[in-house]
Amino acid sequence: MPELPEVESLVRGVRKQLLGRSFKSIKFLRPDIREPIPVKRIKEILIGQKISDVSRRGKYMLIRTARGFLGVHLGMSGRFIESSPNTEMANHTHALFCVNDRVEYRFIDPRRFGRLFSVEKGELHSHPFLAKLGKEPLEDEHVALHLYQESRKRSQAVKIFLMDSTVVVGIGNIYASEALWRARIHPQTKANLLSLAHYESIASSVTEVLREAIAHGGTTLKDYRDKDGNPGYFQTNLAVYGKEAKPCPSCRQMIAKVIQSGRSTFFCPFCQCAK
DNA sequence: CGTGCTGTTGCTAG
DNA sequence: ACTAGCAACAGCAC
Repeated sequence: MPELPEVESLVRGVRKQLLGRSFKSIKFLRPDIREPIPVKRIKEILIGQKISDVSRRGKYMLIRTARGFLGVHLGMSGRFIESSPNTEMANHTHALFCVNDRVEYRFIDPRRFGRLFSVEKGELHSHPFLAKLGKEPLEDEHVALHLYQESRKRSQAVKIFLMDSTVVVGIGNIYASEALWRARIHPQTKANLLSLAHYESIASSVTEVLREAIAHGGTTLKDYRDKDGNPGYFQTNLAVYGKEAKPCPSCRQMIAKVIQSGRSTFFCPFCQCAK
């Protein structure tokens, strides 16, 4: 379920642990996950090289050395876990990043929707996976205006629009529903019918829910874990996601579920009636 | 034991 | 040009 708050929580933990250290060896247990892994280049970039930064762009984690970056995407079920080398190997462990004889990081991803890739120095804005990413909701300025402008030509539902990573990054199925509930906007409203004021409300709801989720270590429905293998705790604070037929925390009416582009959307038909 | 869901992303067909 | 649908995969609830 990794959306922005989950990746941010992971990145913070990994950064704390790995900054200034380096990988002694790397082992790939299969040559591909979602696509072939650039094994040779990743080793060249990382092995013996001091880690100078661990950061996040959208839902991608980036581990930097003087030679370039390792890119990590968790897909739907990925984990990047700090382990002891003698811990039993979990099923679907695809790569081992060894720090020393006591500590290694394991990339585990049953569904193999994740990715491991290399990014060259200076390629941060041109790498195929990173080039088309939209604004960072927690860091960039004028997100509301950007959403408003981008929405002018789009008649798709606002929930789908919010999940479009070429517009704004980090918002997946859970936080899209949650943010629209907070903004009291119906998820099926066409994006181009909303005003700048609506997008100001949406942008602040997005910021708010993402920040709160990060403060709780993210949301764990099933698979997400931080680097220590611990789940997040924000799921107990979800207002609408997964709450079909449960009472709306605001008005006590029943939460509804609809399918948009094949994915479940949850909302309160009474609070979010503007459509 | 099928069938239909599940957190993502990018390609394709319309 | 935009958008809905699907594929990639494993696991689990029903």
